[in-house]
Amino acid sequence: MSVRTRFAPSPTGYLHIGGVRTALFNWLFARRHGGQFVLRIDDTDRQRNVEAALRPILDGFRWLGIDWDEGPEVGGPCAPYYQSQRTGRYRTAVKELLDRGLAYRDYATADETTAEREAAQREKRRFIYSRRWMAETDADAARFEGEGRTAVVRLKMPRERACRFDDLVRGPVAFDWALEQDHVIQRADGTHLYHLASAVDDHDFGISHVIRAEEHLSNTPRQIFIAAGLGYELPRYAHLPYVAAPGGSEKLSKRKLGKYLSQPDFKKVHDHGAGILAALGEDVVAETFNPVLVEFYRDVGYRPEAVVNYLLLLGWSLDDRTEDFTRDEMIEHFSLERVNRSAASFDPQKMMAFEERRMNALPVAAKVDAVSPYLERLGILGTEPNETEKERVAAVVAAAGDRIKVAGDIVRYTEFFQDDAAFPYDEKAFRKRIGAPDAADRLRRFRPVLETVDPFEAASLDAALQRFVEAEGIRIGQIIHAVRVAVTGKGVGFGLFEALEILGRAACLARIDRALEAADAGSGAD
RNA sequence: GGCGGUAUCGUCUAGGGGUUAGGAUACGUGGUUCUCAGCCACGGGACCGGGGUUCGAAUCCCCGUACCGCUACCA
Repeated sequence: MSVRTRFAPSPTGYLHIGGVRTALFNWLFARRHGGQFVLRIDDTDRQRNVEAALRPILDGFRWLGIDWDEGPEVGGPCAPYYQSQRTGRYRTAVKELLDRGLAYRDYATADETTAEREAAQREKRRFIYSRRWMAETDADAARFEGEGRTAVVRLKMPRERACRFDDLVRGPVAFDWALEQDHVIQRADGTHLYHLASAVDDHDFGISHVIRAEEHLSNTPRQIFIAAGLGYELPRYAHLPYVAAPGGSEKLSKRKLGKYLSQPDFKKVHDHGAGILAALGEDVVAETFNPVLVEFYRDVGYRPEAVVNYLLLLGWSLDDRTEDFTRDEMIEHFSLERVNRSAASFDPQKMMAFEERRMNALPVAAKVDAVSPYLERLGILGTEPNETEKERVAAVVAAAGDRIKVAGDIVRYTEFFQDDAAFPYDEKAFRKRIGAPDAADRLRRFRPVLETVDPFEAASLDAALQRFVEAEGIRIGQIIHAVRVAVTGKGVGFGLFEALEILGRAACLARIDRALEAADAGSGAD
């Protein structure tokens, strides 16, 4: 049997990290077995703008490199892949279930159902519908309709024995049929519910392996009931542990951002990203700027392969030490047998560790490509940078080295692209390094060194500064920090000599002059 | 409440009747360096609890406990 897996997102407008993990495992399993991965859109309960709400989800998957063989925008032999467009199929399936006596029309009003449920709760029993308004014959139905009632369709669940199946992750599981509710599969307005739609679609799409989140484990019997009742061959089921909140055990939720932010590790990652957006002068949209969503990582400039690699290890491992996987290695090694049974909590700090390794391993040219869009957003680079500009970017990227952890970190080095008279000074650093006693004077005496040093390159600059330090009888720290602040405006940064070389002689002198003027003015900064 | 699921360092995990319980990440200390980042070295840190089986239990069994899910005309 050919392997076909699926992921069925609801068009919510964003791509949740936990959902991606589930999709990834489906994708990996399909690729591992040379099968197909299908994207199906679960939009049974939403009439709003599906296309717009789907956009971020599809974009997110494309960014991550999780491609689908069938589904929205690519089509496929089982189209349409939108549940909202498949109601005819569901209607037929409901009719079949009705005809086989596996479902019934129920004419209870919402109030009557609620009353039964509440009674059960009071008596601390599991609520099982009494079937009091069940219409098994057309005569019954006509009578109820005569009373002005409308019908939903409910599953007529067995009242004995157990539903057993072998879960590919959890092993054998069993549920008593008698404890299963007569679930509604068709609403009074004729629309259909998830379990019906899901069972029908899984069959129609030829899904061989249903790999989904753990929360569906308890739902499986009712889907098996539907599928078996319709005479479908059952898929294999694999229930993945859910992705838990950082440092916690509850399910990771987009809505609990505030709570997660009270956790230092999580906050650190969030704030790092927020800082990048702030530097870009872009507003942080709380709705999507959330490390629980994939959009966050794309926005800030994470490597998609780092995100995927991290997610792979959230609930799956190959052995006791392998952590870094290429796309091909993931596909080669992935197996459901090695999926964990317990929930894994999401740790953005660990994700960052993967990101750092990926980014550091990137050749400079690739980093330049990653970083350039951010310089464009800053207005520093045009869409078609010239060679000089590209070289400058490459030089900064190379000098920054592993300080650029995500592509957006380039915003911390804008001073290399700004006008000598315009780049900002960090006031505190300025006061400390140039405002200190004698600092400005030393800087003034150092200036001629930069005028004459030749070539104006890191190594010779280093040597020149060493000679200056010896001649002055000072420690290197007594001059180097002042120079750094003068030419970059900052107290921290990468190697000073690289910085000087990138800027070039003229810029360095101009910047030192500007700093000295500011120092004379006593303002500390402009 | 009922049913189902899960339980190893803070976190992700490996392992599993006899191990110094391994790795990663995070954290701490020291070193290197012009700051930062990094790198190097070192360090602290775990088998949910109680019974049972056994020469021996973190591992197997039972009972608890905690957490999660389902128990919707949500998905």
